[in-house]
Amino acid sequence: MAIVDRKKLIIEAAAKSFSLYGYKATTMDQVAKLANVGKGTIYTFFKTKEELFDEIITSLIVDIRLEVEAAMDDSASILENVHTVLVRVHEFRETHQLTIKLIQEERDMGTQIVVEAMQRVEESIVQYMKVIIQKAIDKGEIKACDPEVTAFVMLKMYFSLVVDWQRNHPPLDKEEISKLFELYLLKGLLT
Amino acid sequence: MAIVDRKKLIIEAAAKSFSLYGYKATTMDQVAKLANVGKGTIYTFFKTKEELFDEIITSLIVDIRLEVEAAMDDSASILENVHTVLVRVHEFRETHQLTIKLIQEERDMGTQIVVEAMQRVEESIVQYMKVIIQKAIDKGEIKACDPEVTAFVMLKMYFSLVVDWQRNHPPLDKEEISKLFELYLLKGLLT
DNA sequence: AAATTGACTGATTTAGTATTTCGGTCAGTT
DNA sequence: AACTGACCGAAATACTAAATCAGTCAATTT
Repeated sequence: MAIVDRKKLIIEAAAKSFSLYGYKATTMDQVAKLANVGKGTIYTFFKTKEELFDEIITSLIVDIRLEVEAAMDDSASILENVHTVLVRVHEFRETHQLTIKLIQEERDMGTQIVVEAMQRVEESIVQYMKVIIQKAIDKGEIKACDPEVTAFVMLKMYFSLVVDWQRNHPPLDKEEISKLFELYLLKGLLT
Repeated sequence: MAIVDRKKLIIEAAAKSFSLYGYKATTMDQVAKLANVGKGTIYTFFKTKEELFDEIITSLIVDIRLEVEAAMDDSASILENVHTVLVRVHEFRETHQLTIKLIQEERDMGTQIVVEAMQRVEESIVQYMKVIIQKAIDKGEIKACDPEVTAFVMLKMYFSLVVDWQRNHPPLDKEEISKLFELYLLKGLLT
């Protein structure tokens, strides 16, 4: 189209600004300037700053999902697929500027809107894993269980091992984490 | 003894004040007044406010341990004992004024000293569970595994289920949590 | 007339600073 | 020798003036 797609410009500017400065430190004037757009124009597309932010988070969720889907292998085992999802999600979190900044803002300032956004991201990952787990149940690969609780527990366990454990202990490498996952969740501890 | 045990008075006053007001809002003047003691006297027993606090936390750890030990049953299975420990710890956290207050202060204000104290409490629980798990391994009840990582994972999983899960879902009752524990950690998901 | 703009507004944040509080000390008291 | 509480400087807090910001809307552009 001949005329510029202002909405797209705004979204790109907002994504950039949220990535660089986080939610709080991003101003609507800043976004307008970055987008080469009058501030009022933003408000023709988004009712509030929070709504604009939610749009960015929604596309972040899509990005994570695409990233994860690309690595999925339908012929692989449940262990492999679940582990792949978790590794990819973790890598994404550690490499993408926006997530890095938001995790930081959540930790250091506890910005409510950011806390909620990160919960939404987490919830979306759980929902995605839920589907994988349901498939594994249907295929008879794993026992019948609540797929949502299971996905939730897997995510929490993974992040416990890669994030919390490393606060007081030498980090576990990918191989070890995969082994632990297999032992605890799949094979079980019982002899 | 004829003379009052001032150290004991101070410790009791401090425990009371930390329970009522948390770490930050407790002042040394306050503790001195509660203990009916000159402020200087506190400093003959404790070098700093933090050292006094650490003493209280140390005895909190002992209290939790006693509480938990009372419920242990050497003839019971690993599942029963581990679950008992976790339930007791959780109940303790929810009913004792000091832990309630400190969890609140950690969450709402992020007081560094309180964060560190709670980590010490958690670490002590892990160490205690580690012993139980080592026994279970020795008895051949469960597979060989790193007892510390295992204890850590169990604690994290339990609190994920009873604390984090309930933020967005209807709470799981004790029975369900016990079942989930058994399924995920002991029996394993594999068919 | 539809789309866009940026000056404007009032509520909120921040910066600056005066005041109070608090952890820790130590000279004096018991 | 044990204990005390007035005292100190650093740190937190309360206060307030100034700046900032989300959101609006009358004026301008297309």
